[in-house]
Amino acid sequence: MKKYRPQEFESKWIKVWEEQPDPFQPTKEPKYYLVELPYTSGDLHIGHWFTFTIPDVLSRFKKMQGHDVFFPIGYDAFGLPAENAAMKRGVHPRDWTMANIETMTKQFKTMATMLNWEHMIIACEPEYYRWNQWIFLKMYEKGLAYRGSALSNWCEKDKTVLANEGIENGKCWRCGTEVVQKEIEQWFLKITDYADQLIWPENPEQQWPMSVRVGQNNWVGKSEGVELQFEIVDYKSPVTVFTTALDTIFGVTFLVLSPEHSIISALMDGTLKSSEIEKVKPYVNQAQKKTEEERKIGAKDKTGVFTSLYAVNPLNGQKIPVWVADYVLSSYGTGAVMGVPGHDARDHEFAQKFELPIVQVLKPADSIKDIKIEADGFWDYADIKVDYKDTAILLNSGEYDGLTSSEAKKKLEEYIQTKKIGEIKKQYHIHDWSISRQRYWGTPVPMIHCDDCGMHPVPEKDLPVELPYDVDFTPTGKPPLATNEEWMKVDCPKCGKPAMRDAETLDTFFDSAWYFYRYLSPHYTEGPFDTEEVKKKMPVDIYFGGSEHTLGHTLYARFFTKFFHDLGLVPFTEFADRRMEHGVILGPDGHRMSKSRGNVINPDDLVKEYGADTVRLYLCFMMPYEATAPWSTSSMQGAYGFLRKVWDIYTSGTYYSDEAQENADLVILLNKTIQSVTRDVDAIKMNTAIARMMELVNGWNDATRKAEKPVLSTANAKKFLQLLAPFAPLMTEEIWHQELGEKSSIHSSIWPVADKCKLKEATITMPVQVNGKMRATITVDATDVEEKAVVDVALTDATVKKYTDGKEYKVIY
RNA sequence: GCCGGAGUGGUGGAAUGGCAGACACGCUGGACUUAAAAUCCAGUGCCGUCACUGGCGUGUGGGUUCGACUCCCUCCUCCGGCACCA
Repeated sequence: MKKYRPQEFESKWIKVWEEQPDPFQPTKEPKYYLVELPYTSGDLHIGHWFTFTIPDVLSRFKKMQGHDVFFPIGYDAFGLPAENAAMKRGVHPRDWTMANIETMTKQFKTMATMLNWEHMIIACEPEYYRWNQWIFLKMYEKGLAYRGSALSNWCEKDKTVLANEGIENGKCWRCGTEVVQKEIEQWFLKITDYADQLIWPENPEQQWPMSVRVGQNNWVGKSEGVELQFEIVDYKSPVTVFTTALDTIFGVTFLVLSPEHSIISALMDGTLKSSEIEKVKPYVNQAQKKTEEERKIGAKDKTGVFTSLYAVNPLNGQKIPVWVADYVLSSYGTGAVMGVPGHDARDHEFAQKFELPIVQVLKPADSIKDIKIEADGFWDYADIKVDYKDTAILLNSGEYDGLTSSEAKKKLEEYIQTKKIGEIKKQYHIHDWSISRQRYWGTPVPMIHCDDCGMHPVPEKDLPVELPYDVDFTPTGKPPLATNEEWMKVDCPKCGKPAMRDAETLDTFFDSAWYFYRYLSPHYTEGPFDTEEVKKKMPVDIYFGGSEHTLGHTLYARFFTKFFHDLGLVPFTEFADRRMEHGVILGPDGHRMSKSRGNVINPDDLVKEYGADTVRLYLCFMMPYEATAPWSTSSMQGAYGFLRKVWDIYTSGTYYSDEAQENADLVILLNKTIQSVTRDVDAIKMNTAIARMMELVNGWNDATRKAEKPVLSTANAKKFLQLLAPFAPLMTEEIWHQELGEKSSIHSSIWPVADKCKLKEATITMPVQVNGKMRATITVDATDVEEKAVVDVALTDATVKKYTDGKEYKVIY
């Protein structure tokens, strides 16, 4: 008997598989399994192993079942971290990224996956990003890519927009300059055009987790309401307000504008006079320094100042004061809110703090007897507690008496439309996707700016616009690409005069929004992807990945697919039939792994010591794919022990033979194991599948020891090895060849099917409950399971008798 | 605050209306060994018992049911996400 030494054969098989073409002939439908495009961060960590091993097991399993499995791999290679790392170490971002790809590829190959390297894509190669540019131009053509402006985190010294992560205590993470909010011109994608389509229906055909669907729907954040004009006293332009609760219009006691509102700008630059300008100015200046994050944190404590302006309620002509406050966001709705403190908690807080009148439209008559009421309403917004004694006034008009809230809303909507003081509007929380970055390491925006005739797209024949290698990508106050003056110069495609390239690059989420199409035909030159291949293999059967991409990546990917659908490139509107979000492997101390904590588990060391099969098996066994739990090397040794036991079984020569007198119970257990492993792997419950196999090995061990001779036929012994093959592909391959004398790969063999005749045991053990409490177990013949017979047996059981004798009982079988 | 998810032994977890704790880790005892490691065997939710029978037990309190970890309601805790969304 040989000792289990994975180091002696693991690398051999990895090499053999790499060199040999796949002899397997698929007979069933194609399957496309996908894991999110890994980022080229440096090293492969245990999390990568976890996220890729489980899909690999599924892939191997489906392949053995005869499917044509496509399980590709590639790299998300553009992005800020490469630039930052490069700056820190003085390496070029491209060289840094390529070195990482090389390292990671080497590490990936030690995992013994069936990943398809032939279809690999690397997002920073012109062959790939040329099609980013192509898609961008298509979107530009359709009006979906446009130049606009939005408030952004801005560093005045570096002259650059900062991501939220790039702000530390309100200051630029690089130079410490205070970050301000500034309107910045940038490229946008009009994802809002697809807002309605991105909302998941109640019962979609796709199996995406409820949490993801709800999260995305909330993010799209559709709400229906009206936009309403409030005239400003002694000023020409009115203020437009969005509300979903038009029926509370009679409860409006003030108007609040965001600090960025155009009326406030007019006050600031003196176009509009205000007697309160000395208070307004510092407030607005200070509000501009706050990030959205800070506004959120300070949200509970309302701030604001009176502008000295008054507005007119379009429904009842009441004059109300206009305030400015940073709890009103310019990024949602119209940046102006009608204050209804009687029915909105935030307005209520604001009114209380600044002693503004609070009015409720609703009057449950008996609760406010001391107030003179002109009409009984039916509005029900009872969650606001109002101190009526001090503040309640009644503005209701008799016209809306007796109506419910929604009836009143409808009537009011008709009224404002005929009077042309407002219109029905849908509002979305989601805003257009800002895709330009003043950065180097990304896809160049394929546009040309001509001083004479304006902005033009780069003609398709001139794609790709290649990213130049030589630029100064350290922050100098202008975009890195602009530092390469030669590269910037280009002839205007319209007038032919000297013009300039666009110096910005695309957000890396653009790259990853469509990569799964490119996998199918990574070198295709006629378009971004081969539509025939798409028809064959898409949509993706299961898309594995992390929950951090719920509101970013997967939403963008869905948007791109819907856009491709509209272009007629793909015949469906959702790219993935099923989504599975993995959990996290924590450090042994129960905290997230991080270099600073020193709790990082290195997979390379584990592979060296225990072999890839052990690491794979444990990753499958330690928890369900969706769970989060700490790593435990000692628990992993249990997986190693299991594999060693299996190894011993197959190499000792005493556990199975061609002429074995088979143990009938063991054969039944084997067939049950085949059944449950098949079911569990299919349902991606790898942990329980392995538990079932462990039970079989224990049973096999016991039976062999008792009989002191082989108890299973070689044919059956092969079946068990096949069940284990997707989990421990290397050891099973070694045994398959060396011990069982097979010539072709175990991974090309046909997945075993349970023998239905060998699933039933001769006797069945049944629990007996009396009054729902377990009292005994009885054993009955498997052929005699009629109710009467079983109950008779149960009633003769001594323990059961004790509880039933002399008592009335009902029999439930 | 809102939304989503989860609370089961010392630990990871299993059971989705019918024997709670499968399978592992850890721990305890034993075998082997000069010894240790490795390996093997036995035990391992709590209480009680020589032992069997028994009682209790799935975050809390209640409900539905012959029967609840599982379904319904209340509350608590933890994790993840977020948008003061007008």
